[in-house]
Amino acid sequence: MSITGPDEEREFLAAYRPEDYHPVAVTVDTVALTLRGGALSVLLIRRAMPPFAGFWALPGGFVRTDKTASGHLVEEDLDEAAMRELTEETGILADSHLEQLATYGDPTRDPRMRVITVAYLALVVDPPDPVSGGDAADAAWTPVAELNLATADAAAGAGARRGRPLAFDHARILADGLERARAKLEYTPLATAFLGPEFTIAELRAVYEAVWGRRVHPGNFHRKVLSVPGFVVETGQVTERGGPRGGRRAQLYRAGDARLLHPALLRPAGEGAEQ
Amino acid sequence: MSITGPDEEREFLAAYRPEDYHPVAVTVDTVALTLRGGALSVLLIRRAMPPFAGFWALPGGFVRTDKTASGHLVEEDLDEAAMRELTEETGILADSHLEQLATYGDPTRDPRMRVITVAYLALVVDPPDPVSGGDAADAAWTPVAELNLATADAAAGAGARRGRPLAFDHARILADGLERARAKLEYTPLATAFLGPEFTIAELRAVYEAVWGRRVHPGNFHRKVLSVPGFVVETGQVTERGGPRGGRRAQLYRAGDARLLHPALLRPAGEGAEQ
DNA sequence: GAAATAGTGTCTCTTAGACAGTATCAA
DNA sequence: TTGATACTGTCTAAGAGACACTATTTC
Repeated sequence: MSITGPDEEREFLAAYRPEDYHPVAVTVDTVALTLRGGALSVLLIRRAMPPFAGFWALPGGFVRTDKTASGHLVEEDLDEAAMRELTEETGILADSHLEQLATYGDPTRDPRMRVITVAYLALVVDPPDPVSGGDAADAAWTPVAELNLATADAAAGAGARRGRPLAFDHARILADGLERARAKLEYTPLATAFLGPEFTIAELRAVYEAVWGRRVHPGNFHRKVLSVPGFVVETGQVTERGGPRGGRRAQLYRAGDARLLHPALLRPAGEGAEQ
Repeated sequence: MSITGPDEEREFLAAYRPEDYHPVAVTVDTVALTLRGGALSVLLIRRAMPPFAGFWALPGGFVRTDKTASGHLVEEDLDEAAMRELTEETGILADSHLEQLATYGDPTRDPRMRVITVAYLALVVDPPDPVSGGDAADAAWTPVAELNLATADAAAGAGARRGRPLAFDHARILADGLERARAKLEYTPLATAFLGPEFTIAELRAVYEAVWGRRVHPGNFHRKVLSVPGFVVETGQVTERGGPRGGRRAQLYRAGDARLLHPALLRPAGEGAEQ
């Protein structure tokens, strides 16, 4: 019953015709987050083509698995596809952080055919305004607070921009991406991926406050960050000036080499965000 | 440039021919874990068909997206596909826990064609011996300790059973599944999914010890589990007998309704497991 | 009774969080 | 000088882990 010899295996592979099987497409969609004016913002595009033409959506598109005009077979990894689509549709580079989120495969999630999408979470440092391209009619950094995401059950079809919900199941993907970011701030140095190479403790605290949507005690936060080995390392430099309305000049830090935070910075246990 | 009207959208969808695009296949593979004789074990199958015929692998297979002989279009969600393939190939039911792990899409991971696989983690309570079926020539619960998984970098091609490495990139998927299980024991009540409806604190501790691969202090564990709200609830019953070589009879508990553990049961910080 | 297991008491060390105080800067 | 911001000191409560002790059961 089983085929075990190398010759049989070679024959089997030669006779295998991919196009006979499995009419399914694979896309990638990216939840790209950044801090703009202190507000946690997500990169959205307005779809130029059906389905959901005119709707806002996460940037993304089909993974390249097909032959090009030159007959060359394009084979890109999923991560590469996510970065390529992000740049094509918005001009934004996911240079600070990119990680896989989850895969969504509800058979009804795309009206065209069976499409499963691999979702990514990207963080971007101090990005420019996006420039729409490809299948995107528009692109914009959108404050997360402006989207009607009930913090608990955004899965239930919420996530609207200017009154219109997001395309496909993108509201749920966005909610999952936000939760991932919130959770990873607790036990990884992910917050530093929102910031440039040098930052102050107050800027780091601003990341936590924006992502968690709650105030963090400045004094305790300061002491705690410095007490976690490898989280940040002192540069010896201080900021050029104090705050705009007075205040001491702050030490500058760089991200350390810790990949996990011990001890972790736990979210306050209290309920929902305040915004 | 953009198509926004409902008529245009309908026309576009009617003209869309899925088979023109994207020769890619989607599979699901499951890391099914259980406790057998106190040892953390994973369900493996021996492949009957190329590629990797004769190799041990994770149970899994193609997601059904094609027309059957009757012309009926089978559309199953990814979770359903994972459960179906698990049962087809091994006879085992993933009835206790099933969650998505990650998706693996390296263009070279399958010699046939572009195959991306959505990996799942399943937990099974006190399972029978598997019965191989479908494309599986054999199936067996295999103690994780018997696989040569260097705890740190099993990704690098390790994960061998009886001298032979696992098929495809399944060693890496298995390593990711184990790490997911280990991490989730810390902050979720996942350990109860390894056990039947009623269990003792010692049985719960045995789960932690098997999955983490290290001894856990009985007294402190006991007090700590009871101190976490909603982790376990007392049944009022006790075990029929004490231990086989003496010992007090133990209280029986059921899983509580907590979905997160506050405070968490953190892994001891020390390096590598002991086994 | 001896050995094993269940469960509790208690001590020390560390951490979270509240609060207050000092240091330094802009206007 | 005032007010804002950076940073530090200190106190309290709670949790982690070590250790020891009591309770109950099997052999």
